[in-house]
Amino acid sequence: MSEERSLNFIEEIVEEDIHEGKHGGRVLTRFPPEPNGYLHIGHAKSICLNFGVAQKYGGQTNLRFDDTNPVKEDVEYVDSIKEDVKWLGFEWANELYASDYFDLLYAFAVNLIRQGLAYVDDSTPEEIAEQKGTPTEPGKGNKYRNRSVEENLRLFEEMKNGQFPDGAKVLRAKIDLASPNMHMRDPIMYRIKHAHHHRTGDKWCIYPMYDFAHGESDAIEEITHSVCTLEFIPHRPLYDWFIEKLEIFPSKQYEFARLNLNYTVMSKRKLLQLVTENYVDGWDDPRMPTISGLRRRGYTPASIRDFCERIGVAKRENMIDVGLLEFCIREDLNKTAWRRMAVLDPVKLIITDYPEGKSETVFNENNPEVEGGEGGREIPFSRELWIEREDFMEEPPKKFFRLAVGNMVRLKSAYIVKCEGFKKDEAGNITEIYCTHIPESRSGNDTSGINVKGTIHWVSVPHAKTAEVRLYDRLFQVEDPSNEDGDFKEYINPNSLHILPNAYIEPDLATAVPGKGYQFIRKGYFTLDKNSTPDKLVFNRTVTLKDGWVKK
RNA sequence: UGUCCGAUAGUAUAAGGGUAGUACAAGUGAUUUUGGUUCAUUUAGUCUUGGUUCGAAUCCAGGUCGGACAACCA
Repeated sequence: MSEERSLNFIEEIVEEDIHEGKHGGRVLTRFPPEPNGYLHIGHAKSICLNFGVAQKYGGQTNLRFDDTNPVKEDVEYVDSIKEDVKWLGFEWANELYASDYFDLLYAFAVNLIRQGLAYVDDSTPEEIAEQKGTPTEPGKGNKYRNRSVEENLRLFEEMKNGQFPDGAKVLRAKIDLASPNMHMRDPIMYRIKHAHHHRTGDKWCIYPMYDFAHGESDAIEEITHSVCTLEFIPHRPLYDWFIEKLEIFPSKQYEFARLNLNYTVMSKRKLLQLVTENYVDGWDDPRMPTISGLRRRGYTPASIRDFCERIGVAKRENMIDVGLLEFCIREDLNKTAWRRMAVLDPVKLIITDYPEGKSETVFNENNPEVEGGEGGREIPFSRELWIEREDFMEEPPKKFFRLAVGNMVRLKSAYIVKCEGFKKDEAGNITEIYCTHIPESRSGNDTSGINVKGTIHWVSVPHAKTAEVRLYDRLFQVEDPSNEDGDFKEYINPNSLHILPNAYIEPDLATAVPGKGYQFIRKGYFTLDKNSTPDKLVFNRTVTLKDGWVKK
């Protein structure tokens, strides 16, 4: 148990509480998404924090759906959230819903009314906003604020019984209309919504607001550390106020800075727009920062957990470079992905001194990063090969280690070849490249004594299979689309998806398994798309390889 | 012009009165049948002004800059 990494401030708080014997040393956290959208990488940070802290200190974590606003929520989202949390590798102690507490919450509200700490207000939303004042001016009360306990009790029950239309009345906490904290100026606790709830159906027509549901749910579950993001700091006095007046379990709220990633957006509202307005192919489009999108893109749970570990947890606003996420997936896949050969932008290479009709096989290990290579496979080799168009240059710059007339390169796992010439069509496109090979240079028993600088990948023409390959780039052209002038969608990268309908892949790739990452040698990491079929293979590029060759 | 939160290399994150460290990014060199990997190495930082102290990134005061807060959203 040598722990080199220093504690983040949340862990410090938890550790201190344990040392002080608070709650008998018990640690219970919760991850509380509203089921109104898919989880994204920002949620992953929260998930890793909440589950991670609990795990570290022998505690547990509840998965609680904050489903207090039926008009925005749906079971589709509940299901996807559960899938994503599980996929990330975490197990919750209890699957819970704020809606499970509606009866209790109603009783809590009645309790506050009895104490003279809540009242029914008939004002319109506009009137309430108007009476609330501004951050620099105090608000003022209205006549409803002085209703008797009996009247409030009666009206609140009538609200519950459906005797009023939506918006006719609200229940408000009676706190302080002059508070410098806007959230303490008689916040709304309940509103009327004659809406069908995905769990409680039509039982209720009044629903609690976040502020009157979240802390209370924490208390009901006896959550010891309720961790949320910075924007809830001003809510904390209210969180504490309800708990104090209700005399319920004293859960405490702590806030950390949410994750911001450059070249993307992270708000559910914006992500929903991208989906509904068809800028992307659903919530799990591989360009989306959603967990499901990253999964479809080929990210692994371990790489995302590693990322969340590396970015740290603090209270200052941050903007993380997406390059760090890419580093994490490269590091993971470098150690685990099997190497395969695929030619994305093909041009034909003919070995003129290799017999027509002949073929042989060459061996390539699955993973050179692992002792023993995790086995390997035989790859068919023949006179005609597909190679990458960019691996040949008619007029090469200096330090170009690939093919050019007169140059020699190694064909990965096979022979060294020397370029003798090429053919162009009328339009000036190179159509064929001619080489001779050095028979003694065969990989494994090379007796040629020749050393070449470059090694290129290839696929045998008669043995090649085809696949569609999808290359992805960042979804936005600017680092922080939400902070630019105008609509964020104006900054969408028009070239974020590049489809290669006809790439050539080595035969073994026909057996590719969904969910498994492959390294296409020299090209990057790829994974099978969920819509791939044996008849039409589709690969998504997860990330390119790091490219140390800077062209000028 | 209210209340609250924050400020450490390019980006993040440590150092809790006593040597400013780590990761990513960037540069250089070596290794390499992937211009990948790996290894070595370099560059680069405490917002500001005062105070307390033998000693301050750390404690105190003022300033500056950034952010949050006035949905019947969460």
